[in-house]
Amino acid sequence: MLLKKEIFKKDAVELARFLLGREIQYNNCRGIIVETEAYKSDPASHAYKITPRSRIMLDSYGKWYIYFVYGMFFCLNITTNEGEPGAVLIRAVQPIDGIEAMEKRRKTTELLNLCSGPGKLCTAFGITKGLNGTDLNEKIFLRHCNKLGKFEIGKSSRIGISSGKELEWRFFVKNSPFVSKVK
DNA sequence: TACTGGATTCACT
DNA sequence: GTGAATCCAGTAA
Repeated sequence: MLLKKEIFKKDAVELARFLLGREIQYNNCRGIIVETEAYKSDPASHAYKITPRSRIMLDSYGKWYIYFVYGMFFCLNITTNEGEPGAVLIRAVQPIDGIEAMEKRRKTTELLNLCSGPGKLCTAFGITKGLNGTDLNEKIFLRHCNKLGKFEIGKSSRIGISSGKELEWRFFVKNSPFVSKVK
């Protein structure tokens, strides 16, 4: 069952937890989300200072926000809103379908290394900036899924914190070998 | 118009 | 553990 756009009219941190274990699909590739990171209006976030690029977070919820970093990688976020602009970064995915295509794009056959990072999963799925601003379930789909069964949620401090506070806004599926290797 | 640095990854030591 | 690869949004002038 597809996730409804209305669900994203909520707090980014709550949604980051909620998205774990859901299925993501683009073209013929599918995977289960195993790691997410919440971004709200704090100094480390694009939502802190709204610019033409990040305006989508202010104006919408349930839209894909995709941007380019370090000259070579894309990051996939979904916008959230409960009065305050925010987004959830999809950091890692467990591949289930379209693995051959992912291997080709990622130039590796190591299953654990296909989607275990924000840049990696965009490369594996073939997601680029062209999809920025598209609606949920327009091209990239999110579904309810129970393939993981019951799982424990781990949390840790967000990477790239600049507010000084240790915000525990990074969530992952405990014991999953598919999460990113970043500390 | 010109500079700066990043929500990363990979190859190398 | 360190540094290179590489583009473009944001900022300052």
